Amino acid sequence: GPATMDPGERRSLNSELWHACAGPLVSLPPVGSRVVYFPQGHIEQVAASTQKDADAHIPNYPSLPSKIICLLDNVTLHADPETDEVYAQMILLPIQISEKEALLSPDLEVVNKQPTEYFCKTLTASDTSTHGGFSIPRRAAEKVFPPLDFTRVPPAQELVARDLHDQEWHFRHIYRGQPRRHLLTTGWSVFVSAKRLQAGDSVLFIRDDKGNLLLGIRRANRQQTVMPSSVLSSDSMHFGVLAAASHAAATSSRFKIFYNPRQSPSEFVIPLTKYHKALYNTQFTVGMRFRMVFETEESSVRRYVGTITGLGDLDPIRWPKSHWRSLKVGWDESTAGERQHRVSLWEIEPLTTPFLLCPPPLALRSKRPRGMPGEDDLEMLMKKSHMW
Amino acid sequence: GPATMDPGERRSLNSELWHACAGPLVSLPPVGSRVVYFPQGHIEQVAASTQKDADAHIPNYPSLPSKIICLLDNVTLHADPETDEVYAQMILLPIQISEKEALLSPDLEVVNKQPTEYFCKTLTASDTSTHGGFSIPRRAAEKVFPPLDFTRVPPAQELVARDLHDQEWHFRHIYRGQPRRHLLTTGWSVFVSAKRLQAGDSVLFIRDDKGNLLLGIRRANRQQTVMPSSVLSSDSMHFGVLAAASHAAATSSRFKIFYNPRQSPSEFVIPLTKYHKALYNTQFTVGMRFRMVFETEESSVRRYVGTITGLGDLDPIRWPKSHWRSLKVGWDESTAGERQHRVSLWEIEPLTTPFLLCPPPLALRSKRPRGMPGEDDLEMLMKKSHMW
DNA sequence: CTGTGGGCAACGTGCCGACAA
DNA sequence: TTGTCGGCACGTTGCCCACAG
Repeated sequence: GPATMDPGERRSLNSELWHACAGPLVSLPPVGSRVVYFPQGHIEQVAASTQKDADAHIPNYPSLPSKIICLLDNVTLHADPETDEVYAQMILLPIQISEKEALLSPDLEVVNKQPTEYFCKTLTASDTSTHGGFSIPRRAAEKVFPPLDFTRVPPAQELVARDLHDQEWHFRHIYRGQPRRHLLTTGWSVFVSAKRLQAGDSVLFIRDDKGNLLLGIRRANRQQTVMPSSVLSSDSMHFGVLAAASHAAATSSRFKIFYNPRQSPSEFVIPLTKYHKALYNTQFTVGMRFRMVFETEESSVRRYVGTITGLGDLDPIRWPKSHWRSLKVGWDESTAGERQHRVSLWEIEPLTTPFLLCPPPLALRSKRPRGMPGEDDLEMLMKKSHMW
Repeated sequence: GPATMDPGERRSLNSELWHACAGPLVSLPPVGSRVVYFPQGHIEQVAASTQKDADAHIPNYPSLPSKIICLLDNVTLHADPETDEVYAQMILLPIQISEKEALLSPDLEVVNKQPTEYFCKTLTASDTSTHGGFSIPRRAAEKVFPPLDFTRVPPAQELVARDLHDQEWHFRHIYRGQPRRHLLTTGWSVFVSAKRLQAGDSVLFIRDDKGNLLLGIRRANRQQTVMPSSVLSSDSMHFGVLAAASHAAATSSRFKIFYNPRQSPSEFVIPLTKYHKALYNTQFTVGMRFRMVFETEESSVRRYVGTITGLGDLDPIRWPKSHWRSLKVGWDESTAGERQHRVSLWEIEPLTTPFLLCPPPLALRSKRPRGMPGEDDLEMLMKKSHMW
């Protein structure tokens, strides 16, 4: 059952677990680095969180640019105490910086480190029913759980895992059945009902450096944990985003934003280096082919290929000459109906390099299901070429 | 069990039920009337909802006055789908109106009409335990439930009641036990767990004009349904309130606010007539005695007596000469620790009339527990004198 | 008049291996 | 290898009245 919990939840949570819950696509710029903040993207997130249309009748602030270069003063990781939805709190300090300065002293880009000793399983109907326990994939159990004492019959142990709120959960881990399998029995249903998990949601376990077990959840995309927000009207929130950023920019003072990786359609705080690379190292033209990373239903990554069909402002009136979603795109696969029809420069990987015509040697490829090409290796090469 | 539910919940809910859930103190100005909107009060509500301090470092908008006179363009009643917490959405249109105009054509004040055929019971430990059902006070059952057929043994019927979301709940109503009593058995526990009711929360039943049963809940004051709001920072919300009001006032356009009666420390949209009456019909001086209405733990009303100890701005820097909480007060009863130390003019009833020295004749008093004076009658007389 | 608790039956929860995908 | 099911034991839920405040 549940145990202690950090009251107030002020400090940052376990980073490894947070990133595992956030998913493989989410990476946060390092504290102290320069970033670009896009008010449009922020408003998109707020609109997504409140399920309201963003294109209201609200005028833009005359002096507020479509991008604000900031120093990322602080980042803390959090999780909603009700839903365990992960989010990050960022303190941004608007700064004046010349293009030259920025290009001469690029920030380090930090890639998202998914934990190594971890597994993530999408729950089946049997896993979430009251009739039984949780069936652990064999590989997963062997990788992250402490080894069982197989001299005992049946082999079993008690597992203790801590969630994002530092709450303890106890499970009986047993290896039984015909054929044999790993199961979580006692304690599992308490966890399922406490977290209100349903079939389709995912659970993940991590073994950290010290051998402690951590666990987290990733809810299925469908159930958007939307709160109708009877606190502030969506218009007022819209105003709030603009006014807070405008005030901070005008007075060179810090402002605070929340980034909800699993709610937001796109990241709206981008490393300055990444932004500049995308902007200056590539010529974006209509007809250009590109790839873009998405998270699949099964919590892994998948790249989709598309073509740039247009260039231009998403909102020419209020946000002229903004780089936010300035590319109109089409997708190769017809099942791409729900994918964005507008993306931003830094989200895509151009496909203009000769590597496409000359795939890497087989020796460099890792094993892959369904005969897809060795995408990760290809990506590494792409990145290199892109860097330069 | 649950049945149909209004998707989107756009339209206004049943007014009678909403007011019953909101409590006896809550009254809403009529649509079309003139009201005074106090940004400070709005900010207080937002701060209470997010459990953050309101006195941040945020500057006031230079052109934003502490009160904005508006036409109440529309009011719709709502309830949080998760918690059933009631709230009202108001559309306000800032208007220019001279003092003279306002005084010459006063709006009708509408008092809150609590339903007549209704009862409200605070749940006991037995009511909420899984061991049994719900014990209905005899008077209550006889007043609002359809009469039982006492020729049957035991007398029993099925009740169907609709909640704020138009969801149906079915209960078995039976009259049994030794001595006999009214009980809700089958269906009751489903309701308790679905609404997550605890001992101390209240449940209320209404029979409307057409004989339909309605039911609602009032949660105990202690469990503040606070959401940490990972959507917008409290600073941004603060900005949002100010910017939305400021923009609406500057452009004479409508803006939308939410009023959460059970979250907000005080009403911040006041009928213009009520505001003027309080402002012009009374001289507020230090030492003046007054009474003020509060809701008791048992969901009834109670008046407390206090003394004005000071007059002056709550926030002289950002909101100079504001009437919002401009009165510093002390309370007669020592148990008044948690009551506000600052109130606004329109919240109190002055005790300066001769009626205090000359209580109304006993014949006019209604029966009252614990020998308290006949407050309601007194209040009626007070109001009359106040009107004039 | 109504809150709590003992008694008891019905139901749901949860552990097990069997089977099959 | 692992998702679902039938079987079964046991704990909880929920209806009844007795009793007392």
